[in-house]
Amino acid sequence: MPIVAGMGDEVFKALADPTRRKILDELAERQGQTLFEICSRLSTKHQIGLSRQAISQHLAVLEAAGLVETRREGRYKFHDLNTGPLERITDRWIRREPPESHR
Amino acid sequence: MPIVAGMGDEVFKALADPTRRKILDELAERQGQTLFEICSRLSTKHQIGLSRQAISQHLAVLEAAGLVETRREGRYKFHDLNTGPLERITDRWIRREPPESHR
DNA sequence: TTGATAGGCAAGCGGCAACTTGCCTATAGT
DNA sequence: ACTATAGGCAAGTTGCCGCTTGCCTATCAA
Repeated sequence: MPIVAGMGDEVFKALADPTRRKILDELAERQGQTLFEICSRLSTKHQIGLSRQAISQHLAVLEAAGLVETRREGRYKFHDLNTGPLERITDRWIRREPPESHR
Repeated sequence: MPIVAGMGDEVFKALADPTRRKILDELAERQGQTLFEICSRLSTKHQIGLSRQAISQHLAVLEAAGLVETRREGRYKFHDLNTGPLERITDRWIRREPPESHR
C-alpha cells in the first residue's frame, strides 16, 4: 500500500467545499502559487473575501487529500495541483462496457 | 440547458458523506432496491445501523444530486443509480494531453 | 538589528448537516 | 373494516466544519 495520501474519504471531503474547488481551479490555471497569491486571486477574480487563515486551512485539507502538493523555498511556500487522486475516484461506480465483444 | 439535476455543487455535497457512498455502492451492485432493502443491506453487510429516516434523507440528497432516480410502483419505491453526473465532474481539473501532435 | 513580509498554531464562535423521535399518509392483505 | 407494511413530514438535538481572532515563528531587506 502506498504512503501517499488521497486514497480514502479525504478526497471527497476536500471536494465538498466550493471554495476549495475554486482553489483547485486557480491552481489548475496556474501552478506554484503562494498562499497570498491564491488569496488575492480568489478575492479579485471570484469575490471570495476570506481571511488568509481560512484559505490556509482549506489548503491544508486539500494537501491532506493529496490534491495539493507543496514545496518550500526560503520564506515562500508554493502550491501545486495534483490531479492524481481525482483520476479514479468515480470508477468505483461507473461500469465501463467492454468496448466491443470482438465477435 | 437540460432540466436534469446534478449539474452543480450538489453532486460534490452528495458524495461527501461515507454512508451515501455506501448506498451508491449498494445500488451499483443491485439496481432497483427499496428503502427497506437498502437499510437492511447497509446494516448486515456494512454494520451501518442507521434509522430508516436517516437512510431516506440520504437518498433524498442523492436524488437531488441526480445520482439516484426513483420509480414508484404501488407502495414500493425503487431506487436506481444514475452514474451520469459522475462522468465528467473531475474533467474540470484534469488536463488531457492531446494524444499525439501528428508529426 | 529592526521592520516588513510569508506563513503557522490554537482557541473560540456560529451555522449547518446528520441523526433521532414522533406522528402521519398510502397501499395491500385478510 | 382492520392491520401490517412501505414510505413521508417535521421538529429537536448534537457534533462537526468553516471562519475569525490573536499571537507566534521564520526569512529577507534596509
